[in-house]
Amino acid sequence: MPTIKQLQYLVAIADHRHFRRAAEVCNVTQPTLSAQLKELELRLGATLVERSRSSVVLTSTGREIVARGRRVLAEVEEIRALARLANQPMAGTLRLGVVQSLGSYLMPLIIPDIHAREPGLRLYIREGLPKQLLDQLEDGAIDFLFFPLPVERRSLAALPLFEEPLLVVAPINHELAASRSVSGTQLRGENLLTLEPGHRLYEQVRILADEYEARLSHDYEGTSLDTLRQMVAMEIGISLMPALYVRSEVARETLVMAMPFDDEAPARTVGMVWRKGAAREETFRILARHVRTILSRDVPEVRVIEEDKTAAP
Amino acid sequence: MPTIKQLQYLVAIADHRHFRRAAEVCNVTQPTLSAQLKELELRLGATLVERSRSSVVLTSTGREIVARGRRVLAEVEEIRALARLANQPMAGTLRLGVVQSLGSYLMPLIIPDIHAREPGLRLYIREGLPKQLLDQLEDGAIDFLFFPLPVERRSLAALPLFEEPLLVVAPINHELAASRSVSGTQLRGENLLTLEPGHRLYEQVRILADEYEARLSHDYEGTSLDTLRQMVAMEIGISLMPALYVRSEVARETLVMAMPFDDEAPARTVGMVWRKGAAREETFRILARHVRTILSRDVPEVRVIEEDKTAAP
DNA sequence: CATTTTGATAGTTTTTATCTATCGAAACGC
DNA sequence: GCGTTTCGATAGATAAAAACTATCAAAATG
Repeated sequence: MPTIKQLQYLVAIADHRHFRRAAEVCNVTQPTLSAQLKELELRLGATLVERSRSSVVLTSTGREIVARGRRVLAEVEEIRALARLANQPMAGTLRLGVVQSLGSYLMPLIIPDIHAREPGLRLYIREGLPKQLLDQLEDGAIDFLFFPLPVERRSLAALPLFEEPLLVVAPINHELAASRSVSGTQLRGENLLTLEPGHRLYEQVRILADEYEARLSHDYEGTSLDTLRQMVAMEIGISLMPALYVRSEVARETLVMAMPFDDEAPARTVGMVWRKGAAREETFRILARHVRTILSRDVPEVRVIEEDKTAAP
Repeated sequence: MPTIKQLQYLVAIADHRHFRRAAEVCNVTQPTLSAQLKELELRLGATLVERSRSSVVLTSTGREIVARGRRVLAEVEEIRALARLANQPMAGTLRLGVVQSLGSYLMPLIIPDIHAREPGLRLYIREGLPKQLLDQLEDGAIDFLFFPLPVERRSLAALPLFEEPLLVVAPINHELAASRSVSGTQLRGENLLTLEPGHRLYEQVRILADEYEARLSHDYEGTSLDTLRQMVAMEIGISLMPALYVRSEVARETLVMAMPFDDEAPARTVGMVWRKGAAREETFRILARHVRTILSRDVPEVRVIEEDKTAAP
């Protein structure tokens, strides 16, 4: 198997047609270069150079190998350049995963600004179901997540970013729709629609229904937030929906109205999740700062969590 | 600077996600692989792999370097494959030079047959002036020549292939045109046209003009054999032309006639020329045998020289 | 003909790559 | 919860490779 240095020596010999000058360019002595060329010819089992006193000439095999040797050296140089670039924390490509109930509403708010601040960083975004995303993060198919917290996997670290309140969504002619905000007690006896089991949101709404003595509907379970909204519009019941979804899809809807809770609104926490020991942890922390800054400035619907706090050790 | 082995180890780690299995595949011990990966990361100044007990994961930089590493390994494998192929004497590409007064007439006679016999060999043919070709041969721009002999360059070796007689070419109504062959004495007093000085043919015809007491024309010197032929057709004089040219260009000409000399016709020797010490000498000798065989069978106009004899030591 | 220059060889030294032995830490099975 | 197994890392020793200096024979040069 040839070595990269041997290919370097061969290319230098081809360029200079002179052993001593080639050796000089490669920063070795002439006997070293001569011996390494001989070793290369031995390893390849082919004569690459015709030696003479008038001037060194490549064989036809030598010429073809020199051409490929140049490509090898160029690619090795690309590897080195890439490594130099990647040392900058905000360079390269990262794979980001987000849950379906979040991605479409959060990404448009933050991606343009992140790209403006870090043009050298490329984010490849992948949506998926919660368990699927966690599995992919753990086995390295994804680099980090925007994900509802907490996360019960010991190999993962989590950094809370913001709290996304739930809003009360009712039909336009519902008595609650006339209120600027809603207290929990006003939900008593209401028919509460929510997503089918398996979603974090379902769990949360179930708890709230118990707390406020509302009736959790089992006759009509939505498969997505959009189908929930359509059922509310048809006056089948009311629902609780995340603030970013409301801002994106409900605010301009004419058949339903979204009202915030009074103080102490129920909310879900969204954070960044990565593998403990991840090499790009610094990158993730810088990204987290950017996300907080952007949301604080542009998105009053969520409550940004400022403190830098990672779950687990 | 990374080494090829280090890139191999990295690629194996990427494929197997396990240091011990990667080491096994690379035929080294696990500590060796671990240390070499560490050394690679040191040389590149970048972390390529996240180590953990659950499973090994590449960093984003690591992934990109693995992709380029695969290309490097693929190209090195191509180099090895090329070397294996080139060990066969009749493989690869050679650059052949021929003088203008020979190439167009000799190549069509021998190339198809050579290609049939040696499909793995490619000949890149270049025409040029004699001195130019010899210079290019000496400094490696050309690999070998078909060339008139002898050649006075000590760094070159020559192998005679055939003798190409000169024929008398006269206008169709010239008295010599009625003869089946011509003796030298019949040329006495004739106006002999030939190429301008600088050509081997000029020298040869000048000597013959002296010998036969013909008049070497200085008023009309041709720049090519074609222009000579046209002047003969216009009855300006007669000329002496090489047999292969005659076969190719004169035999079907209606205004001129070509007659061979009686026994002991003047001729020029054509041979193969290469650099002394050339790596492909075996290839050249095999080619020479092919050329002799083809000409013996198909081209009675030339006298093939059978003995294997190289000029100089 | 003397001197210089070229690529090759021999012996030595330095550096690198590999080994074995063993480590600390985490995962696994009972 | 504890003993065992497995993982990647480290230390020291050894082998191999790469580099050096000194010098060679042969050819080119002046």
